Amino acid sequence: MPELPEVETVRRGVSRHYLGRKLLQLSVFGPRTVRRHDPGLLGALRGRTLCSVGRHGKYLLLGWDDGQVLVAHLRMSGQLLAAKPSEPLLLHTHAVLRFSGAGDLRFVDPRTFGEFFLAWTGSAPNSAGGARPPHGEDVASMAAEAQAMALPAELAGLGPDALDVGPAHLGAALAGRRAPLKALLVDQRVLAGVGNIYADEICFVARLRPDRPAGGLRPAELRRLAAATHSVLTNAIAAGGSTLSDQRYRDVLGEAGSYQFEHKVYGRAGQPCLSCGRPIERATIGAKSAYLCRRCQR
DNA sequence: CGATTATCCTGTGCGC
DNA sequence: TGCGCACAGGATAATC
Repeated sequence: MPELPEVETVRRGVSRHYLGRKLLQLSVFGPRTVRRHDPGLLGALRGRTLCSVGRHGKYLLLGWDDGQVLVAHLRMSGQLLAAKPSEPLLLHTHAVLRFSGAGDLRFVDPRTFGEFFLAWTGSAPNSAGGARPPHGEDVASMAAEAQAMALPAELAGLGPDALDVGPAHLGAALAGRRAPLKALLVDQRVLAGVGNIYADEICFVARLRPDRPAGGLRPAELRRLAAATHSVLTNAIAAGGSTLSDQRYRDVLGEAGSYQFEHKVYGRAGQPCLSCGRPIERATIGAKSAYLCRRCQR
């Protein structure tokens, strides 16, 4: 559920509330939260200052003043929530980051698919300890802030962030592929950040059927796909992401997003297409549900 | 090699 | 009202 727009909204909340703060204590509960390496390694973060909050695709990159990077992925049901240290832990709280002067940032994840791991960018941190780097409020500067950090080696297999891809990259990445278009849109090695919900929305806006063989798109269709990818994700970020009926996604302050009210196809099986009125169909592509309008999308 | 399927989990909502 | 079960889908490993 958290896809690029939700992770970006969380990133902005973490940056706004914890950037420049010193980590007093980091607690991890349960064996699944840190599973790529010895969980004890996270102890090295105690006393460090958070000096950057980046994102690549659905990964959050918390950069510290010694060059370490705490990589976080929310997967299906993970939440990062602000809390006062005095508040009781919610059920399924797997990690607590306690900051000086900013309270807790808590990782809550019922399904335990989410994970943290410690990485090293190999490059110097982009701001020295403690000083809050100025960051603007406009979309462009926030996007730049998200991408400012070098990518850890563990994430080298990811494609470019979905906000950065254009027709040229899509054309090269999709050429010769027989798999359905939607299967490649959600493949993080092709582009990073798009998941099941936004892939359907992007295909609708691009007027492309999600089951089209990906390699068969014409140049004009690739341009529509690139434009739709950018516009759907940008609009979703502006709306604070999508909070579905399961309420699984919330931002750092616990607020719901509103982009679910702008969904054109996802979850709308049987309801009229907002463009032509024909009922939205539900199909299965790559073992996942897909929603589409068979008349508007070709 | 590329494409498909199973797996990890829990909460939810459905049918009976 | 309650029980069992299919389903949700992000990433990765295994398999076709």
